[in-house]
Amino acid sequence: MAKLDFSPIADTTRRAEIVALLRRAILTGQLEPGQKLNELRISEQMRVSRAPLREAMRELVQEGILTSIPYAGTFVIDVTAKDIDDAYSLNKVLDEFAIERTWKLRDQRFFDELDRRHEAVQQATRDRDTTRQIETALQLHGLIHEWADNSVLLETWQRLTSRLQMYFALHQQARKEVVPAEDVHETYVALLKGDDMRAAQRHAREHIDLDFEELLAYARGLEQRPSKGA
Amino acid sequence: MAKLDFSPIADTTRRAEIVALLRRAILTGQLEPGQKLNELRISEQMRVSRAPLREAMRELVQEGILTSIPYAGTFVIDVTAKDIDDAYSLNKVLDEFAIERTWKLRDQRFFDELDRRHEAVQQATRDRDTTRQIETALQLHGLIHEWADNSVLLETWQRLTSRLQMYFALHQQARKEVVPAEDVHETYVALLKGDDMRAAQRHAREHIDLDFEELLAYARGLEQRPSKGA
DNA sequence: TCTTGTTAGATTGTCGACAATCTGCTTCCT
DNA sequence: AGGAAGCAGATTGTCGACAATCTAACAAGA
Repeated sequence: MAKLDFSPIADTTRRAEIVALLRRAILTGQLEPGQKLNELRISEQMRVSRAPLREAMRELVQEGILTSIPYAGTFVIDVTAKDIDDAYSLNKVLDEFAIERTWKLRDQRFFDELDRRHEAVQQATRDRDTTRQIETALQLHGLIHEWADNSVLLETWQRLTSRLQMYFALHQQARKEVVPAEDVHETYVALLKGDDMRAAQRHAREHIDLDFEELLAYARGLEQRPSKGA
Repeated sequence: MAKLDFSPIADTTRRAEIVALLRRAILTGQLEPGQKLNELRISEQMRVSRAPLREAMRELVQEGILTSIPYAGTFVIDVTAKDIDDAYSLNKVLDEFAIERTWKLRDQRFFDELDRRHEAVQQATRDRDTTRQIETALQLHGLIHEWADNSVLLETWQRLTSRLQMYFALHQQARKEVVPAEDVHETYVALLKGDDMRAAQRHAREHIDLDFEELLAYARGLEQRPSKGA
């Protein structure tokens, strides 16, 4: 028999598709923070009954990008400067841990994948596709977490990523069109290929701080005015 | 007007109560790892329809203590030695971070709460109530995460805790009755009250390693035999 | 005018029934 | 006997309707 390993077939439940649709809408900023999700309206738009929709919403609530108040509704989480600060400071710790765990596991496949994802970021940058740029940048960043061979770390990082992606999307959306053209990931990739682990950890921390300040300033601005309802 | 701040009233949805019931059943080991949860049977036992039950199960899936396979069923997660190892190694990192963040925020209220939780552990130990002992020990341990003033950290730690509690419960259940009588938390509490942050961090790490080895050995034993279905 | 009670509308929470899918057994064919 | 096809039962996924709750507007009384 041929040695072909098949990937698992897609989840064919409505619920799974709804989750994907809603997540995308939230992470790309199509659904604004604080906005209420009307079950009837959404279920009609998606041509789906409320049962799978509600189940999907429960998942996203646990995922941390929706919040639910009994008998009042389910809302996109509000983005406060403190949330961003919290997420970032924890992210630094996770990065340091991920690099440490990944370091000894690096091999050719790791480097290849690193290059592949790096290229994807550059492609998105050339295309001026800001949404995809955020997505690919986070995927590049996520490689160390995937490679660290720690399922709990990976899970944790993915949860964090959801929010970070949302923050970035909002940020980009606010100051439309301005794409950071120069490649800030060059050094990061180089260090991950090198021999100095501490240097890689230090860079990850500093690099993160860079984007972070901008984002924080934006979020502080947001907090002045109240969030809009549906 | 009197200066009385009311706490928010309890969630009165069936869903919330179901979540609490199921979580408790899983974390105390009443529901075994790998066991299938039959929706119809459980909903009849609880006198509830399947809709809120299913929503509750989705939440617990995202919480990481249940796992779901479309059209096949929802199961209590399997406990592997690697899972425990992963959870513990990440927990160390989070502890170190939490202590660092908490350190400057410690005040009298912190110390009081620390003592209160420490006393709760000792009480459970005196009562030979192993389940409660695990619960209170984790609550004592969790104070630094609550006090660190980082919502994302707290959330992450709570997710981890769910699983740790489950692991411990299984462990305790396996070697029934053997309660570690001597108080291993004494030093921990003392260090958190002291002036040497690095020492506190070091102790947290070492203390964890202690329980951990035992737990790991137990889990390795488990993996020899297949998990039971419903 | 301010507060309190009432009511109508909208929305969320829950229910019971039906459809889709899986599993194990039986049957039939070679 | 071995294996594929098909059937029956059980279980999960989805639907539409009903019940419980909230919100906001309005009316009544102090």
